[in-house]
Amino acid sequence: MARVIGLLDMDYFFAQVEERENPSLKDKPVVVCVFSGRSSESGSVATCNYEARALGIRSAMPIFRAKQLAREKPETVFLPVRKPFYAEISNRIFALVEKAGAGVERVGLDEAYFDWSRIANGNFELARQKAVDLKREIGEAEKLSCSIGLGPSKLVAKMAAGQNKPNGLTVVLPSHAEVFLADFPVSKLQNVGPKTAQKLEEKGIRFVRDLKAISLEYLTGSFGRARGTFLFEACRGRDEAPVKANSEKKHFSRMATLAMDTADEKALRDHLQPLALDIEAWMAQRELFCQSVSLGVVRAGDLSFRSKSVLLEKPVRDAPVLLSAALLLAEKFRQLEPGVLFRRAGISVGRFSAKGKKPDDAQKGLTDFV
DNA sequence: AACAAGGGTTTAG
DNA sequence: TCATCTAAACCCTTGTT
Repeated sequence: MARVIGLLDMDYFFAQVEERENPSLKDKPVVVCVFSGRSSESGSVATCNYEARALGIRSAMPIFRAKQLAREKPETVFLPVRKPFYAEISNRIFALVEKAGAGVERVGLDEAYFDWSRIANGNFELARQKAVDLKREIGEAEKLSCSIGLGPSKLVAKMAAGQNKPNGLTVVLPSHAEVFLADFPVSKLQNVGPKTAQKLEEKGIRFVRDLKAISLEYLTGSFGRARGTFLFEACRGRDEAPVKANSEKKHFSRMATLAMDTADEKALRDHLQPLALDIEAWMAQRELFCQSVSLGVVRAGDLSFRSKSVLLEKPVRDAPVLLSAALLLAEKFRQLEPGVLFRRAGISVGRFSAKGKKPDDAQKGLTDFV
């Protein structure tokens, strides 16, 4: 029996929430921004409503660029992102999705896959009706619209959801999956980002259908085993990836933009301290300890990301220990690349466990590994 | 051969 | 001159058992 998989995508989520909270924003361009704090306009666009998109504004665009594009529309509103607030709303919405069936896999705050194979029993008409009901339920409970794609796999559901936005509902039957996918440019296929797309296009592969001419060996050789296999199967309309419940977080990180480019130890300490405290608080709330600590940096100039990590001898939680580890890793960066300046820096922790060592041993354990 | 660690790459929202 | 933040999966290399 064919699976019945859905993908629910909240329409322009952050900006739609802001419109709901402040109806005077309706029919103005609304741009939700991540301000880095370095200057009044430094940062990037998280998301924006359709009025803003009509001006050419897009996610991940520098804020100054979005402001250029909005020059002719002085009513354009730029708002700071409110992640924790959106997260609460997201939790309520996807609780409704869970109530409507089994197996929900959340992807970020605004999307989730769900598996209705059992309740729909292969009946896509039944699934469509359930999707209509779900959309109405979310609309009534939260005054927010979403788009849903239904298909025989996660890939098809995802691509279907993108076909009709906003407030769309698109069903792709199993018998049409392969044909449906064939016409997409490879660059629009899920799992194909800029790097993969460029390599494929250099080989003259522009559409998903063109992929069928490429051997599995070539694809895995060029893109690795996992992605290569995915591409080989996807262009034939096959995707068996299961909708799987979200696992516990494996990493937790905090990164922020420095007030100015630097590699100075003291400046880094001041910058990383609040991040370390944040991470400590997060672990304390969950009664977790971490054993791996990484320092992530973005180099000034080319904005390339670098990281160094260390495995501590015992699980720890205290911010001073995290900070010391991060500063030791920063010293390694300086030795490896003298004169390097950082634009952003942050700490990531992982390898969680429920028990740590005694607090008074913490500092000693850190020096053990050096 | 199997596994672990470290670090970079790619994608995604 | 400008260019966020978080997280997962994966890949490659190196080293150990």
